[in-house]
Amino acid sequence: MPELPEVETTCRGIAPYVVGNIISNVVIRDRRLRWPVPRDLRKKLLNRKVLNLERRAKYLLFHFDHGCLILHLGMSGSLRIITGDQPAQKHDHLDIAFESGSVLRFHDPRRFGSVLWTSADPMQHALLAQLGPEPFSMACSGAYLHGLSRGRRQAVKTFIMDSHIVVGVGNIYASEALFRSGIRPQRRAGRVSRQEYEKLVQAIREVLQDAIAAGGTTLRDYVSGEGRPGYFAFELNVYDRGGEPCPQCGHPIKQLRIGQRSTYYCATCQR
DNA sequence: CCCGATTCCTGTAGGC
DNA sequence: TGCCTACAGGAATCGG
Repeated sequence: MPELPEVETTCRGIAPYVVGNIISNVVIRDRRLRWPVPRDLRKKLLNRKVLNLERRAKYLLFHFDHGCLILHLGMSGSLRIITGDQPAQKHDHLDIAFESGSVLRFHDPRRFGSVLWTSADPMQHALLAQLGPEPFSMACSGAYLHGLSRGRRQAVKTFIMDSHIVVGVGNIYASEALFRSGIRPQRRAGRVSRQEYEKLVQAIREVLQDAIAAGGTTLRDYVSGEGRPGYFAFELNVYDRGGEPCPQCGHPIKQLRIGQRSTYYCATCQR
């Protein structure tokens, strides 16, 4: 399931095959994603050059001189670079072929992903305009999170997973970051101290950075198409380890549900 | 405004 | 062995 590290890894992996290349064909096999793939997408893309590729939150932005392709991997989406003659498999919803002979193939079994087009500034698009800061940016400070959280009664885990607050913290990394910063996930966001938010921001950055580093494994496998999720090689301290001994203190890791999401923490190490 | 619940979807795992 | 249900999750949207 792609979280920010996987999207970042994907962005780096496909950029050399995409940026500066001209699109020679577009094949849409299934429009039924999170939102319908625009009917005129092929017309928009054909014979156009990708000027730049960037990640914003978990979105990939393919910039053209007349607009921008906005792509989200959802939870089961993936992008591969293949050679043009490989037959499409089930759930291969979209191909973007380049004059170089490379084909960018979008695969998404659960169809939570999205492929959209905008002719305007993509940052002003309804899906992107309200997003919070990137976790590695200066704007995402302990003071920022502390300030926004005052008066909020929701769980701190739910708070940091809200993409309007800060982007890129999915369910796995939320539990991991809270463990690393020693904060119980069910604490009310408004009752977490400024100092604790400083630690939490630091922990979010470390977790994501470590995961991006582990995602490098996927990056190397990328073109050959192993498709292994980046966090496979990533050391998870608490996520999906309910009942197992805490790696720090040995007490069993607790599991509960917060906001309909599985949550893991150590009651001894986290307060 | 705030916030929890629901919703979209399919593959997989677990229970019986 | 096979059927059925629960669960996984990003994020918009709904409802209280």
